[in-house]
Order: sequence, then C-alpha cells, then structure tokens
Amino acid sequence: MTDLLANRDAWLMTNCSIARTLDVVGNRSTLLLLREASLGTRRFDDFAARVGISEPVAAARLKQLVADGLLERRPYQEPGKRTRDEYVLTEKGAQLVPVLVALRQWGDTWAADPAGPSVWLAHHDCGAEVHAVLRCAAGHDVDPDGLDVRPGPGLLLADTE
Amino acid sequence: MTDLLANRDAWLMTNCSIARTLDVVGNRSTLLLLREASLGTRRFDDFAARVGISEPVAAARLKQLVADGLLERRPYQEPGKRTRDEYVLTEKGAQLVPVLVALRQWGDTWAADPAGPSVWLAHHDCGAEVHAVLRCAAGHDVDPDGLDVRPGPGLLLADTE
DNA sequence: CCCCTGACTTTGCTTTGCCTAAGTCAGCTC
DNA sequence: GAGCTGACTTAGGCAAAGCAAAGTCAGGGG
Repeated sequence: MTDLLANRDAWLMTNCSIARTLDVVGNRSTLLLLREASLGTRRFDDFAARVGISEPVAAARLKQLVADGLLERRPYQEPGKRTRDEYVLTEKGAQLVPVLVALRQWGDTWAADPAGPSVWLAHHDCGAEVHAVLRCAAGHDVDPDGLDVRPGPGLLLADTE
Repeated sequence: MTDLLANRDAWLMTNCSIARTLDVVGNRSTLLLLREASLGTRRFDDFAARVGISEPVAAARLKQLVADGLLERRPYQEPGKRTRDEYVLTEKGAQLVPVLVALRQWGDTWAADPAGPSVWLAHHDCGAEVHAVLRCAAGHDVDPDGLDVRPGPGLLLADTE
C-alpha cells in the first residue's frame, strides 16, 4: 500500500457521502422545501407558494421527501374543517438543518441584499444569533483550511494495474 | 404592524439567503467541484474525472465558478512542462466548506455504505474528527429544533391590502 | 518544425425540471 | 345533495443540464 494521500487519483468517489446526500437533496426546490419545513410550514399550498414552485412540482418533491423519510405525512384537523395531511420534518430531515444554516450564512455574507438578510436565526433559549461552525472532537474551533482528509473504511481504490 | 411571526404568509422570499446561495451553488456538479477544490484538486482533467462529469460540463461550471469568485484561475508550471492554469478556492469559495462538511456529515449518518464512509475529516492541528455544529453567539450548542426565526432588516412583506 | 499533451470547444442528442392550464376527488357546509 | 375548498393529478410544452464523440489550439520536447 503506497502513499494513500498522494494517490488521490486512485480514490473512487462512488462512496462519497456528499454525493449521496446530493442524491437526496441535490436540487434547489427540494432544499427550499426543507427550508420551509424547518420554518414551520406544513400545508401543501403554503409549501408551493412560499417556495415559489408550481403545484405539480411541489407534489412530486414532497412525495419524494416522504419516500426518503425526510418528511412525515400526518393527518390533522383544523376546527370546523375536514381532516387533511400535513408534512412535518422527521429526525432524518431535521438533521439537515445545519446544511440550511450554513447555506443561509454564506448567502448572508456573500449574496445578501444591501438592506441585509430577510431573517436571522436566534437561539431559542438565549436569543443570541446562531451560526454553523466547524469543531473537532477535542473541542477546538476549526478553520475551513484546517482540515485534513483521511481515508475511511469505505474507501474504494481504483484498479491501478 | 401585526404579529410578524404569525404572518409568515406575507413574507416574501425574494430576499432569502438560502435561495441566493443556491443560485450560485444550487446544482450537484457545482457542489461536487467545490468538494474537489476543497480536497486539493487543481487541474481541469482531474476535476472532470473525480466528479464524474463530462468535459463540456466541467468547463462550463468551472468558468462560472471563476466568474462568481469562488475559484481563482492561476498560472502554474510543473517542472519540464508548459505553463498551465490551475483552479484554487478563493476565500469566498472556502467559506462554503461548512456546507460541504454538513452535507458529508448527513450522508455519513443517513446514506453511508455499510462499510462506512470513504473519507473522514481530521483537525489538522490535533487529528480529532471535525463536525459542523450549530452554536449561538453566547457560546451555547444549539439543536436543530432550538432555533427561532426572527425578521431581519431586509425582510419584504407582501402587500396585504 | 512536427508531434504530443492538457485543456478546452463544438455538435447533436437525451433527460430532467419546471411551467401553465385544466381536471379530479373527498369531505364539510349549507 | 350541491357546492366549496384544499390537495392534488394529468397533459402538453419549453428550457436547462447532461452525455458522447470529435475537433481545436497552444506551447514545450525531440
């Protein structure tokens, strides 16, 4: 086994967790639907209107999100109305919130309106602003360029003859 | 001004930082190219091969990433070879690393190969594993469901007549 | 000065995503 | 039991994104 790190050409990206995640949420409307779900939207029409997509697209994406286990469909009933279904985040879906926070944070910094961002996120318990940060298991804050890539157990190597 | 938080219907999402970020990096191949750049890939052919996209697509996306200021094109020369251009992350691009880490982390948890992930990220200084976490300005760790949404200065309201 | 190589570009085609407009359907309200 | 409403589905079409295969181009090596 030669120098693994220098031989990145041989690494096959067929088991990349980023790519696998993007297989599930890798398009704009899916992520925006999850944004809405995380902000508390639950009803079909609201999803379509707030994301700004047509009903056919909303129906297809929501169905896929339920199939993938990121949203759960639950019956509910407003007083004096018939029973309907609402869409709520599952644990699996809620764990994508750091992705949404990181995306929002980048947009706030690099692509915001001159007036500033439309919303910001406060810690429910203390009211302070929330950010996505990188931290190592030893408790250190980590810079984007302070990362080392290490081969993991699922690494596949190309057949280098 | 009535209850802003209850009146989310009136919020116009035309100034959403998540949507603005997705306008720049909202497709699979762009994010995978940034993954490669963050892992140290610099040459055109390597980008195309490692991301698994065709050359025309790689050329178009890389050009757009340079135009958007996430990658910088720089001349370099390997000994005994002609001068070429390489693509390296700018500060603007590097600040998307938390997004990539959060995506990777979700994939490790919810979509990994039974054998485990192909790579993991270590803190360069201490070797411990790195994660994306949510933290408030007061220093508390924040759960995905511990977030409050607050209207910001750039919030646009719909004309509710 | 001719060839090789890395870095693209061009062409032609398929797939995916999204749109509008119109239709369906189920259960309350009246 | 007729109509309304929310939640979709169906049909038809356009545009963006992707692929494969082949062509272009510039500069250093031989």
